[in-house]
Amino acid sequence: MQNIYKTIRSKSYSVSCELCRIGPSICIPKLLNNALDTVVNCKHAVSKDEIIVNEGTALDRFYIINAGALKTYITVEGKEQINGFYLPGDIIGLDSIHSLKYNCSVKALTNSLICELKYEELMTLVSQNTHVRDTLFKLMSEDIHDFKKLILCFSQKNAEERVGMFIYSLYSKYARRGHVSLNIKLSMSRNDIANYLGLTIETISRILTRMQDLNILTARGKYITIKNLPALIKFAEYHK
Amino acid sequence: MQNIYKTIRSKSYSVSCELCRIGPSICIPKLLNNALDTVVNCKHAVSKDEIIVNEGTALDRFYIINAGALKTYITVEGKEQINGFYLPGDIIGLDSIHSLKYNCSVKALTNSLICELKYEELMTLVSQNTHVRDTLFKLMSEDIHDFKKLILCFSQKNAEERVGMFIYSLYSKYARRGHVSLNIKLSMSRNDIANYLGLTIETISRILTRMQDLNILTARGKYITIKNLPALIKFAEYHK
DNA sequence: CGTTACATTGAACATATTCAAAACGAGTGG
DNA sequence: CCACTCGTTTTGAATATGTTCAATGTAACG
Repeated sequence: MQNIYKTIRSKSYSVSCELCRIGPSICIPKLLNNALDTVVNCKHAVSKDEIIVNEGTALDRFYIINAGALKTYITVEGKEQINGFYLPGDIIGLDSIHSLKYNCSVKALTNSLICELKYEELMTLVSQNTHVRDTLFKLMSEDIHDFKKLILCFSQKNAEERVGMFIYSLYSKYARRGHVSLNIKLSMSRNDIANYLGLTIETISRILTRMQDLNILTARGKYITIKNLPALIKFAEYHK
Repeated sequence: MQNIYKTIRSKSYSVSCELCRIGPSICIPKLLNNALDTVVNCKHAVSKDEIIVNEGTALDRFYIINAGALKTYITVEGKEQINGFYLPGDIIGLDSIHSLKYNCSVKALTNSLICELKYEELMTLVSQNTHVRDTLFKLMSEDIHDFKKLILCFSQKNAEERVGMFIYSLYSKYARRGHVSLNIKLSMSRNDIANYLGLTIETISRILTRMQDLNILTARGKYITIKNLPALIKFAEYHK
């Protein structure tokens, strides 16, 4: 077992609490900084391929990614079906409140740091603090909105547009969290991307080479460099 | 202008307040039955093709469908892109809380009855009533969960599976709201279905005839009769 | 009836998958 | 430092799936 912290520091990007999607005003460590045990699980390290949650587990806490990358998936006929990638600042679990059971499994794609947000504590805060309540409604509403947009993407877009959108969405998610860079390191394999996008790895590969031929980006294994951002956006949006 | 109420009664299905997705315990008319003006807009009639909300309008109320059918859509390069159909018991607007602006337009597919749930009043109730608060969280969480499932459908399913799933989801939505019937009247055109599913009307048509050949259902214009429900489910799920 | 809008069918074409083979790259041992 | 291996990625050719365009059918409504 290697030194997890070192690996994370050297290779991964972490989000500051100010740019976290949760925001510092709802962050458990900041709000409950007198209750030591809740702070303990902040920036908790998990290693690559570690399963953090198994589908069906009781939901007693949400997870917020501080550094690294996670994926969520359900298991269909023995095969894992990825339904989301989560990057620094993202929160996992909001879709499971209604059943109080995690409806998908969560696995670390790379060594990562995650914060935990206890469900009961959050609900107590929601009752006490209007701002926390509104923030949570806003977070959930944003999620619904984002997922509806994603439905549109998947229902309407062809393979090229899906791959283009995927790369661009990674870029913009990092950018929104304060990490503006045209160099992206994919934390997931081509297989994971294909699985998530509903395409084959061969198609992903072919489209990436096509994008290189068009001078939109360069793809060298897991390292992607965007050469022409407007062209990437057009590639992802235009077409039909 | 025809008699709207008559048309609705004769052709459409309405949901009782008990089976509404909102539930009677959070229903504005029931909770605020002393404030007359909030009750006024309950079961308000809208006629076919009427635009109830324009994209970008301030969100001051949610809409709950009591009878009929509505669609939501965004406008992309002048063309309407449908992103949801709403049936009795459904609620519209939860994805717009974060911006307090409706992020899509809402139009009636048929003459319909809709209830209105005022945003401010709901938020006041949320502060006063834990049950209302939890119901709202649950509703939103369910929405996120359902949309995530829909993303999986669209990202993974081919044309046959999409159409199968579409028919089946109509059946089960009606069934969950207490209207169990193998006869479904589509309130939307083939064009709307195609637009929503990201397919062409020709493909929809071909798949419907294929399903008839397989004795899964009969499709006579807008009237669909499911002949073999397990086969329909298999048609929508199996394949890949 | 005849018009109009909507739905179905057919044939040619485009897009993505499948299967097979080759190339690459990180890690291991000589 | 080079050769070897395993797993991943890329490339190629054949096939399947869905679209496009054009023609035909059908149902609702004046």
